[in-house]
Amino acid sequence: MLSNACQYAIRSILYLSIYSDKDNKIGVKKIAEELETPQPFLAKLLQQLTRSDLVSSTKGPNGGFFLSTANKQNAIWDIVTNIDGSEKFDQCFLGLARCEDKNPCPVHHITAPFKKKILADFKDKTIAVFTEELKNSRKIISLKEFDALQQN
Amino acid sequence: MLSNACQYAIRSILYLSIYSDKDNKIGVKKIAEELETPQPFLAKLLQQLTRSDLVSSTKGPNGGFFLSTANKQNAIWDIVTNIDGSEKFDQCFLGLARCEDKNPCPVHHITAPFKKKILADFKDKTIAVFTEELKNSRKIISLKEFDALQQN
DNA sequence: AAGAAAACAGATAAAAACATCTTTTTTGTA
DNA sequence: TACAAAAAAGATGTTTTTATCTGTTTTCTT
Repeated sequence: MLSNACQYAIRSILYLSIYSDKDNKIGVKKIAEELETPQPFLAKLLQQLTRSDLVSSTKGPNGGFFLSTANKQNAIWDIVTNIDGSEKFDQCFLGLARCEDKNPCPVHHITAPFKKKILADFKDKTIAVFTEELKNSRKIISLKEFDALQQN
Repeated sequence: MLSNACQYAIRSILYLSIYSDKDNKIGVKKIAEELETPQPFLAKLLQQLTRSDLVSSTKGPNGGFFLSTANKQNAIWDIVTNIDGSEKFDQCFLGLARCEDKNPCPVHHITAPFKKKILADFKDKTIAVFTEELKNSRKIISLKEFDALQQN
């Protein structure tokens, strides 16, 4: 449903949303270690996200990646479309070209409500709001094997 | 979530479940046309499914593929594991190695109920039951662009 | 018995996804 | 100003998935 690349991207941005700001930039090396993702691959991804204004960065010593206030006004959906495009996510569970309420695939009635719900979450909430909710949930939320928020 | 191959396989077996039996075998050519899938690729798939006893076949003139009564006692899940393996389907939406109720990813609370529901459907119902429900649903159910059951 | 229809088997090819490597550019700091 | 740290850019490599092609075997029909 989501490519590896897109999963890495979402996790990176949530990570940056929690731990970075313009005064606390984080390098690829650190991010890749924390999220347990392949470093050079993630570097490429972050470059692309930066070009697309979904992430901010500065070069040189003490440089790194961070989310500006503007960056945090984007939605998860913006990441998805930037990396995977919009069609891929919306595809039918069984791969049918035309699968909708009136012409459903055999599992449409199961998948449709789910897709609606997660699309709403991804499209409507900004990264800022999304992250705030995670923090307020008081649950342990993980971006890798263990709790990423607890260290905060 | 499901590979192309697995989607083709599920659709083929549902198709065969509806239209075939030991006295009405269907050739790859026909199946591929009806489901609008690449023919040689589907042929390979059906071979594998046949080797795994998920589908039956006979060679020679008037030969083809069909579902025996025994074949119809399998579940959709058996197809999934045969083609994609069991891990792939069960993966975390964000790709985390360990994502569970106690250590959830940021969208676990949305994805978990969905996965539970569709896994239940896929594991518990036999192909026979699944197909029967489709027929009884009185809805238009599609295995390709248009209604596949209506022709019945 | 001959021929044809169909699945079966194995090899190969093409495309996409995933990942890495090397060099260049920018920029802060000693 | 020289150096080093970090991202940026471009080229390349690997693996997986998807797909096709060619020939073989089985089996029905005439």
